Amino acid sequence: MTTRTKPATIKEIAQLLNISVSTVSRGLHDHPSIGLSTRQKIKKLAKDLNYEPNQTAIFLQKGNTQTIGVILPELSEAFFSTAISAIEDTAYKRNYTVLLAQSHDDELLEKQLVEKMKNHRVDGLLVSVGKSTSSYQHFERLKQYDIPIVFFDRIPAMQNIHYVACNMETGTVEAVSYLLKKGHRNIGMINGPSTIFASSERKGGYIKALAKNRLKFDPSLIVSCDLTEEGTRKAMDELLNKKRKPTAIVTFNDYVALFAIKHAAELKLSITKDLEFVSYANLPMINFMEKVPTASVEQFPYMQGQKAADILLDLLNNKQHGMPEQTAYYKIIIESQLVESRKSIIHKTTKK
Amino acid sequence: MTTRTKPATIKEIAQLLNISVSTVSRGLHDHPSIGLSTRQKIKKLAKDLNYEPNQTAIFLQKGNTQTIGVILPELSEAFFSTAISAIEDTAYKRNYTVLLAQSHDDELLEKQLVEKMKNHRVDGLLVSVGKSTSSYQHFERLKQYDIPIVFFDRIPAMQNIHYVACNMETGTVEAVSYLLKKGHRNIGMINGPSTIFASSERKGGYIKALAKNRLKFDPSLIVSCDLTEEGTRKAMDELLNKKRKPTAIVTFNDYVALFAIKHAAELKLSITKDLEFVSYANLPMINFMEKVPTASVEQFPYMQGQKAADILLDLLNNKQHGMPEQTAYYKIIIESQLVESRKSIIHKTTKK
DNA sequence: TTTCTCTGCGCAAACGTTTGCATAAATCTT
DNA sequence: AAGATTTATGCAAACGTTTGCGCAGAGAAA
Repeated sequence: MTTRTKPATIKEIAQLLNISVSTVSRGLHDHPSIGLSTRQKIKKLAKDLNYEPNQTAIFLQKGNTQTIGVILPELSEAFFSTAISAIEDTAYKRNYTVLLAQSHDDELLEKQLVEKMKNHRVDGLLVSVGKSTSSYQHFERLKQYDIPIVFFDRIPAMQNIHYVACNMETGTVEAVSYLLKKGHRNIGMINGPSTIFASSERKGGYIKALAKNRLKFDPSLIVSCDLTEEGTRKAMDELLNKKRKPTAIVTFNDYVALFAIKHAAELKLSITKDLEFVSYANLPMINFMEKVPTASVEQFPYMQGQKAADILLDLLNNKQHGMPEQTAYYKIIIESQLVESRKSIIHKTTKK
Repeated sequence: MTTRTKPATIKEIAQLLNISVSTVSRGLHDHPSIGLSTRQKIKKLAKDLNYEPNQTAIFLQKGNTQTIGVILPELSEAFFSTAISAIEDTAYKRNYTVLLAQSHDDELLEKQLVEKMKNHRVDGLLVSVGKSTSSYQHFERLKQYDIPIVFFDRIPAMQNIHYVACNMETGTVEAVSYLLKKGHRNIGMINGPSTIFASSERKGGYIKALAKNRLKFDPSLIVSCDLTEEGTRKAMDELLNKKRKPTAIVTFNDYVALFAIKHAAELKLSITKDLEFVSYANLPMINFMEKVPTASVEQFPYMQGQKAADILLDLLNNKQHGMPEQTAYYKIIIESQLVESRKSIIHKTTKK
């Protein structure tokens, strides 16, 4: 175990053994054309020298880096941090490495990151697009270079792409049906800004659930808000002042639910008894709220990350094995699902 | 904009222009020895061909990858996800790229990851060691290869390492002093397992604060728990049954605080009035609790990540510029700090 | 003995860059 | 006009691998 500053190379092994580099390379890979004794010598010396192949050299030679790039808006958002956790896990299992970058919802930055990933010659890309991103040529360009992209959660409005996303409509239908079954007839909804897709999905689910139960849809029971605390409070007041005062409310996400519940509590309304809440999971925050929505629409971030990574790796695998040119596109929709809140949460383990 | 499947190379440019690759390379780098007209020709064609340098080739040639590896236990833990967010941000600013991996607190996996990072020839490594990691040769080995490591938050018991960590003692002193100033004389502490370092730091701070105020230390007011909900409840019962019933409690972290507060509420104790809580921040969960500790010891995960990355990048920079061999070690201690809870939290923005 | 077929290994090109050195032409000295 | 200098370019090695092909020598088949 000598102190050396540079990692051993095949060349060195070859020199020390007085054989050629090609023999060493083949020997290390158990190529049949290398004699047993030489092979053993090679391996022994390699081990002694602590030889590890230089991946960058291999990358250059083979043309692929066994690396996938991941671009997403904010790592500190719970949804994304558990998604990246899943991505990293599945990539690791399949012997790929993850190159990470966050766009901070900045379109320009996102474009630069895509370029950077390209220059790093990632084999493929996993992307959740930024909120403000409005043009998609930077993604189109990658296609020319045969770098597959799989989008997840936040999907751009593009044709012919692979993606995995969560269908919020089913979950919403479930949520509203759940409340209907519990006897609620005036169900309010605090929705997000009408400009974003997620809002219309939720609205659609709401309407569908009513239709399914042959109930009339009262548009006034759906109010929009800007997702801030203040906006939520306003929305709550608006809802509670309707002649048809809702006895249950579906909120756009857990943040909104939190604000709304706070507001209701201040108005001395008993949560669940006077006013029941159902929300969309922005785990893990719901675990920490004292008064929680009775149920939540789960969007399975871990699964989304996992599926997206799996698809990408399959794509790469097929490419490597020279499969016929991909003409079909993966479009995986994970159905969201209503889950009732557990009464008490056991935390397996906490930090430190 | 022709449809090509392979990125353009310097070679191609050279061929098309009937000049040598070296001229092209130099031309692209504005080397003074290349004539203006050729330089312009080169750049024009490069642009037309959408040429982007192949980083992997450059890596091989230059011997450094402009990439730092990050190994940490769990991406989905809030502390780490905001730390990695900081790391990624500062790495990006300094034109480095982040290779990510999580150890899941598994020692074997951690070792493999270190190897993998080495094979990928990362220029440096940022590590927060796993809970169960007990031997550190895998880190030692990297030193032989001149790959600098900076540890953060969870520091191994090794000599001669760079690290940035948070001193929990100061924060604890502040916390206890804060409660003393508010008139509390019986201050309980629900601490973590006595085996871990963080627990003894907290205990030390507790004792110091009392000593500073010339008060006697009653060991029975400190109880350990295993950080689960059940354990916390037990600890609470234990504390509340003391003859010296505490009027304030310092909890090991926010999870424990949550459990304790829940338990106290069930016992019809008024939070803050009957029993005041101070905790250690596992943001962002505290933002979502209805009844919160009145104050929290902040450990600045973003700052820790940032500093750690900055140190590593400085180290790399010095190495590149052939600075005298590093003999001193960065040991950055960020003082934890007590922050009072805000009454109302405004969320700038939420997902989607 | 000759031809054939393995077996085991080396040569050299290739992946895409960068860079020290050599060189040719053009310009400037004196 | 001859050498000295500058300007602009090319050659080739190097980074660490992988891999197609060629080629010895050994044994087997004829």
